[in-house]
Order: sequence, then structure tokens, then C-alpha cells
Amino acid sequence: MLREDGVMPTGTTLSALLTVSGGDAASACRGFFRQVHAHAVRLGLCSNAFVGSALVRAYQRCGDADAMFGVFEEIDEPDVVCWNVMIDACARSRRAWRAVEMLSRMCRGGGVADRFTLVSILKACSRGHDLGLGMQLHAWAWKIGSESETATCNALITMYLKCGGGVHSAANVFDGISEPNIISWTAMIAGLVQNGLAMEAAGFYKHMVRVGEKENDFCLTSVLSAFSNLASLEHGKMVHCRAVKSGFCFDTILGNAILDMYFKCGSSADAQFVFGAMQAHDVVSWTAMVVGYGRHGEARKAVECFRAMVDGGFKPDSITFLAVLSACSRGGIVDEGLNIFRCMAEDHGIKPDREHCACLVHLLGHAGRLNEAETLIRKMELQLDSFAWESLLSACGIHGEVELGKRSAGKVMELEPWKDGPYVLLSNMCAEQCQWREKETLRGRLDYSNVRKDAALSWFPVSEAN
DNA sequence: ATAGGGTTAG
Repeated sequence: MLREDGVMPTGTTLSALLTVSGGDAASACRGFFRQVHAHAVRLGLCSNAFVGSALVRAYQRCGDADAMFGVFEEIDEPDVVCWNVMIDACARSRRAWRAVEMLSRMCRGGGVADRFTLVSILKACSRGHDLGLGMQLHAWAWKIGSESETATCNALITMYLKCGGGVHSAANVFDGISEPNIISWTAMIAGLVQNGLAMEAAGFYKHMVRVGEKENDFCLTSVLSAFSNLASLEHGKMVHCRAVKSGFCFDTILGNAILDMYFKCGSSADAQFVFGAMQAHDVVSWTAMVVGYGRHGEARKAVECFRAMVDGGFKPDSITFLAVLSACSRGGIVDEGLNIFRCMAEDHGIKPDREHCACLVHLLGHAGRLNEAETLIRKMELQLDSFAWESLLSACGIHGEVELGKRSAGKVMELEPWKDGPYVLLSNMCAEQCQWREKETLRGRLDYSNVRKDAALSWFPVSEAN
């Protein structure tokens, strides 16, 4: 409209345009942001601090890091707000340490960091798991007198709980907040769950409800992960009810957490119901369904779900593929699994990593297609990793394939000589095939090398990973 | 006129 009337937009107009069209689907706004950027270039407004910082924020929101750094460098004299916007954008990006680099550039240039800068650097610190830096930042908070300020404390709590600084330090910060808000409570609950303290997190939530703090969708998502970890269907259902009552249940992220909770608490029917009732799905929703069915041994349903997802135009990512492959592997659906593995690179452009390959080796191995499994490992150049070879070795044990078993065991011994597994598995295989002399040789090698078979403890809980 | 804290999938 402005352009049609012959009126020239100013910097104010442009920065307003960039901030108005924000919200959730910022990646869809990329084209629009570029148009505004082009106008700014034409009008010579890129050096303007307001336009520049709005452009940085816009490109950060749609995930275009290159453009983000590009527009920042065009700003003439970045003020503290420009630096803060840029530092925060870095902290949210995949390369969080860039935030710290930016901070030092800012200080070298004579800029003075403030409490907004501090919060962003804390965020970067949490993502980088740097407790040492985090504690220095805590000291800095005291220095500038924001040690009991809510936003600063919230960021400090997250930092302590994500960087392994101990629950006690986080709780201390929480107790020192003059006015804790819902974010403070959520930071504690989420952090406790992440530290394996789901019971404490649940207790914290109860306490929060008792003091009358009003929960929101973010908070309920964290609470759900606590009850999922506790496999407490009853409490999970209660949270689901609260989400429905408060109208939060239309949120996709919360819906994902609810259906995940139902799977983890053993009710795939409820999970399916929630999935059906959700207003919108994303990749996470679909992946959670595939994962859930797979865990419940419903491999067919997992595959159907995967197919429906692709047909519906959703783009599966590497986690989705791992989920569907592992469902096939557990359910013994060999050819379907092979097909999906093939289309992963060919149709979806996702390069299989070691876990995908290990999954497929397991799938082929257990179906007795041992040579195909060996070919796969060699083709994928996974020699540097013994994981796939171990999987093949155990399949050889099941199918009595001594020769291939020896080759696989040899690979494991070569790559990770400290492991006792291959010696034990192989010697048992030789015993079953009555190759007694080989068995004794192997046992002898086990004794001479530094490898010792761990003593078996019949009462010791065996973890799934072994 | 531009800025802050918390969330989901193996």
C-alpha cells in the first residue's frame, strides 16, 4: 500500500513490519523477510540500528544464520540493544558459543553489557553445558545487582540444572527470587526431571499448585515428562484433564507430551485417541506415535503410522527413521525395514548414521541374513565403531554361524580390545559347535590379555542396553 | 519505535 501511494517507508515502518509478522511459523515468513530486507537495502536503511536488529531477529526466527550474521555486520554503530539481539540470536542458534565470541567483541569495542546480555549469555552457557562459565556469570549477576531478579534467576536455575551444577545450587537460586513466577517454577520442574529426579519434580509441582501459582501449557509439558518417567498413568491422566479444562490441550507441543505420556504409562489406546483429537500434528507428533507403537511391540502399526505420515506430506527426520527401523527390527519385519532404509537416503536425503545401521544389522542378523548384514557394515564403513559388529556377532551366536562370528569378534577385539563380550560369546559358540580346542584357546587369550570377564551376578538388574 | 526467563520425539 505504502509503495503504491508513492510514500517511502522509513526505518520505523520496516522494523515494525519485521516484528509484526512473527509468531509460530516464522520459517514460512522467510520470503517476506527477504523482501523487506531488499527494500531496506534499496533505501540504504541497513546500517540503521533499529532496522538492523529487527532483521537479525527475523532471520534468527526463520533459522537463516548466514543472513543473520550478514545483516549484523551492516549495522553502523551497534548499540547495546543491537548487541543484545545478536547475542541472544547466537545463543538460540545451533552454535551457541558464538554468543560468547560476540560478547567479547562487544566488550573490546567499548560496549557495556547489561542484565539482558547476561540472560542471553546464560542461555548460551546452559546449551553449552559450561558450568565454569555459568558460575562466573552468577558472580557477574551479583556484581550488577540482579542476583534476585526473576528473569536472571530463571536463567541461572536452568544453567545450574543443565550444566550439572547440582540441584542444591538451583534450589538456592529459586529461594532467593523476590517474586518467583510460573517460569521459575517451570525451570525447576523441567530441570529436576532432566536430572533424573521426577519424584522431586512432581513434589515441586504439587507445592506450586498449593501456593496458588497458575500453570500454563509450558509448565504442564514439563510436569507430564515427570509423570511419564514415573510411569504414573493416574497422575498423567490428571494432567491431561487439567490441560483439557484450561483449553491448553490444543497446543501441539503439549499434545505431543500427552500422547507420549500415555505410551510411556502403557496405554497406546489413549495415546491414539489423543493423537486423533489433536488439531494439528507436526513431525514430533508422528515420530512419537511411531516410537510408541514400536515400544509396545506393535510394529505393523508403527510402519502404518510412518506411511500415513509420509502420505500426509510430513517430512520424516533421522529420528523418525530410527524409530520405524527399530520397530521393524523388534517386530522382525525384514523386507519392509530394508525398503524404508533404502528410501531414507534415496527419497528423503537423510544419510544413515551408525545407529540406523546397527538397527538394520540387528534386523538382518536376527532374520538369519548374516552375509547381507556383513556386507552392509563393510559398505557403510562402520569399521571404526564396534557397535554394528557386536550386533552381528550376537546374531551369529543365535544362528550358529561360527566363521562369520569369528570375523565379527575379531573386528570387535581389534576396535575395542578391552571388551570381554566377544571372547565370551565366541567361546560359547565354539563350545556349542564342539570346537573345544578353540574355546580353550579363547579362554586362554582372555586370561593373558588385560580383559577379564565381569563376574556374573544373578541378582543384579540387567539393563536393556546389554 | 527495537530486547529477557520455561516445553515435546529415540
